[in-house]
Amino acid sequence: MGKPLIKSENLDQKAYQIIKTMIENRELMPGQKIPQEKLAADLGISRTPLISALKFLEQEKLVEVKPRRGFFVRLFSLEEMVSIFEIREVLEGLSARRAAESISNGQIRNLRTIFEPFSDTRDITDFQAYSKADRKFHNYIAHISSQEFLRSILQTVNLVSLAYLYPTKEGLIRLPNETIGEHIDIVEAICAHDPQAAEYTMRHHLQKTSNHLKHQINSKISMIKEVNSE
Amino acid sequence: MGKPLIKSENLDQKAYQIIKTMIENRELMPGQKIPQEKLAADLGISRTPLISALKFLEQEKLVEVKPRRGFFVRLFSLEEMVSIFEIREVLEGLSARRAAESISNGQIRNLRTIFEPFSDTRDITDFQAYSKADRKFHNYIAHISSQEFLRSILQTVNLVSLAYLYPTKEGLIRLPNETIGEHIDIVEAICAHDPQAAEYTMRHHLQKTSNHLKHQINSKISMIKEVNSE
DNA sequence: GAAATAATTTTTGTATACAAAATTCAATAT
DNA sequence: ATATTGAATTTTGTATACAAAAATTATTTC
Repeated sequence: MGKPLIKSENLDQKAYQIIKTMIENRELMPGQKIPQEKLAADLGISRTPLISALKFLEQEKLVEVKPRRGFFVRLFSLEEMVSIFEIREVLEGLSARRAAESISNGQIRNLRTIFEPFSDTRDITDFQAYSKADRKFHNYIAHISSQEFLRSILQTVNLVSLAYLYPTKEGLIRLPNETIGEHIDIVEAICAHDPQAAEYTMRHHLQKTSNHLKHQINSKISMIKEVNSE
Repeated sequence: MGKPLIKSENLDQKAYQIIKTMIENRELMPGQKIPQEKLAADLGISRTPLISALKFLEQEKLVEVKPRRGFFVRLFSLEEMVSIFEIREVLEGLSARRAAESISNGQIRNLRTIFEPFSDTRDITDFQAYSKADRKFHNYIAHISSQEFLRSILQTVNLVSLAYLYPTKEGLIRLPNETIGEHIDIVEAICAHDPQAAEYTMRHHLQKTSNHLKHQINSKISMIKEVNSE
């Protein structure tokens, strides 16, 4: 501890990347307070660029500030998760449309590679690997969607990351066998340079996911009602 | 100059609001460098909270950083303006849908008030007042769209403000007589609690605006080609 | 021993300090 | 006069300092 992990300039941007990864990897747990002095020391920087990095993460909703209390890793409710998927639905729909318009042959090969390990089998057992491929998939489409500005918006509103931050409990995430077909449909629509189909399949995919979450919320509420009426 | 316009705590948030207004009002002009020392002195604060405020505005795309050069008021190209309207199309479409679902009777009255001064006449001459009402309209719909999280995303990606930052040249902005009907349609759909119609009319409205901009770009390009072939 | 209060330590929010880089401006050469 | 070089000035990026607030611990009171 205390070794300077970072060099000298743009320390805030570098700290931002590291902290973001720490949150995504759950080295910093949702709800947890972020110890400024200690984290700065660990990164080998002062509080000034650290706070700057945390401000960035605040706007990306990965972190929240409680005035005079400090920074905390953001914790999402089920309702907020539904919101995230609803917003992803429209933004990534647009993103997929643009991707279909501008994708290059090299990018087509890359895109097809992502779900290749899973396309053969009907039974996907390695959930971790599949989840990782899923994230890579959504981020890659954002990456190839031509418009620089749309890309930067999708980065600022880093919804793909947020979507994976909710504690993964039983039944909340849809199973690979259920989503793999949708993923393949999106890949094929984009690779066929079909903007309309790309947007439609992407929206359909994310709509199903948010509907799934809504259903979970409803069954949760009815469970609470049952308990209360006893 | 030099009077402390701000009190004592959360100076960054307060500076953020002031600077944002300054940019929107063109007291700070697009492309202009932001003089940190001077602006901090004018606001009666130090550079620390000022930089914090500028970082916020950077993520809202109102400001951009050139490393080792400083902060500059963001300047948008026509292409970027098209992107902004395309993203607004999908996000504000969602926003209008949610607004239609949750709008209260009081909010209905407020929403109807915004374009009241213009609904009678067929000839709207006060462009400034109309433009102001337009912004208020879009911001208000974002405000009433139930979901707190969607609201905060729309705030972070402050597209409504960005949409008005492009230097308003001849023919770039559609005329009030052309848009007032679309605005009224959106108002009526939301007030009728019709989510589908609300989303459709909003998307239609913003799509027409981005198409208008695309057309401007194309005629610009053909003009350049003509000049080059001479 | 639990609750209330006081003393101590830690942390936050902001200001200031300072080296390194960028800019400005003057001096010199072409 | 214009271009080039070099010193002086300004500005950036980061560290450090410090008062005020919050959290923690110790102390007293009932």
